[in-house]
Amino acid sequence: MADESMTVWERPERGTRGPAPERTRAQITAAAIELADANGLRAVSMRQVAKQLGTGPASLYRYVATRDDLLDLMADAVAGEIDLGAPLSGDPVEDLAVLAGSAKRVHLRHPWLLHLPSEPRLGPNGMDYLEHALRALAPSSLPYPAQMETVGLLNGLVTLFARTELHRLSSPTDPQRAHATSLAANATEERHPRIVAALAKASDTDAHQDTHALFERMVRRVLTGLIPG
Amino acid sequence: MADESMTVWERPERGTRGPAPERTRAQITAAAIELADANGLRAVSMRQVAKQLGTGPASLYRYVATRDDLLDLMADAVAGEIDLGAPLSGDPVEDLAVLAGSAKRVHLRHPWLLHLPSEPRLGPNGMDYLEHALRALAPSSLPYPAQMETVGLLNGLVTLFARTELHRLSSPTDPQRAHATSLAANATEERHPRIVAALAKASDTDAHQDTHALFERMVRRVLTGLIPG
DNA sequence: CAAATACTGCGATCGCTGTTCTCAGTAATA
DNA sequence: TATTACTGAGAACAGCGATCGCAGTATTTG
Repeated sequence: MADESMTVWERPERGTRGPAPERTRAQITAAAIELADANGLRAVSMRQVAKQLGTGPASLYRYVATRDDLLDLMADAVAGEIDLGAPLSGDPVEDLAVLAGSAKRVHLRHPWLLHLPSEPRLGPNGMDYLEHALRALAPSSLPYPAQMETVGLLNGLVTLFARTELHRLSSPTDPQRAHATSLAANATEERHPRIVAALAKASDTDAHQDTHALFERMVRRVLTGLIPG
Repeated sequence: MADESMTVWERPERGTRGPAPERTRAQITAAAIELADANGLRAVSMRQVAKQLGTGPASLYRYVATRDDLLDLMADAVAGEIDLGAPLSGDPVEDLAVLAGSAKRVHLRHPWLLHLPSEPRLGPNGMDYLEHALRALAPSSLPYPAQMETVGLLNGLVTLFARTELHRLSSPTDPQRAHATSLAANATEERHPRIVAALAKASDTDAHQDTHALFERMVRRVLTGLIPG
């Protein structure tokens, strides 16, 4: 009756009555993450995950109500890879910048995070992450709602930069060249002079190479603007 | 031979030889957008689009090589709804803020834009948008790569705020209450004291109500930080 | 101890998806 | 007129998420 729109984590992992399950949610999640890391989110189908575990698709539904549940589990599992161990300095900008760096690293390690069909519901690890971010923000005089919004914007920056860095990684030698040429092909000289110009210049310079440094600078600048001194 | 990784727009809409096509890409795109606006991206299947047009799924492949092509067409079509008509003031921050506002309005009108499986390749309208943004940035002394990155970040802010505004719209009377309660349910009092506190305060105050105003403030602040005076 | 109960594994199957094959029909070209 | 290049669309294929039903098993209850 109340099992609609419940997160995975609110449902018990196993009942108390029958035979012990042969697998755990953690195992299934690990298998799914392995598939996603190797072959993308497309490869995370109930059938392929089941095959990876040596069972049938139907069996997985004993552990997970829907595929989206599995995706939630995956997202929360890798959220656990974000390093929350570093001691807080008391400077919200600095502490959040460090946190964002760690979060971005996780995104680079698991590119499929950017392709999730919907914002994953946050599980235990996600909650720990949020709590940590709020703790870092505590020294500021921001009201609670603004704190939440700040964390949201920080996450947005993380995904934004992770996206561009991954995009840049995928065009190996000359970054953006593939994309640039396809852009240039359709940019009309007279209709889009600035795009053409920007692309021409972009292939000359490499000032835009170190996107991570840009990320660090950007995050600090944005946070500084948002958090009262 | 060269028809792989080509955008839809590089392929001719029709050949020169046979009978005239009974439909146009624009018609198909319009039908798909109608479906997406009404029932979400899920409803945009080749079958349902075909049914909407009174034909079979296979016929659509005369107009479009793949479903992703259709999604590109949809994205570019609504990109055309972004207002580029307002004259530029010469102040990049102001002009880009106005542009971002219009872009966000389009996102609110077509929520499925946020759920596209991958960044859409930009077509004619997307190019016009980019060109317009670059023109607004022209008075600044930013180098070209930084201009591109600024536009990228602006787009990120647009999608970020569109997401939160849409999320807020979906929980009607007491914004965020549904989300908040499900959050609170799993937030452990001793493990996540700040989340609990933030949620408690959040239901009292309504300082966070006008997200659009927050958006405008935020965009201007971020842009001001990025664009040299 | 035995009966009832609540669970697990999973083959079979449903309805749906994107996409391709194939072929009849049509219009422009040679 | 013959050739060529196109269009429409029914049929079909592989893969998808999800459900049903049943055999088997461990725990609880009488």
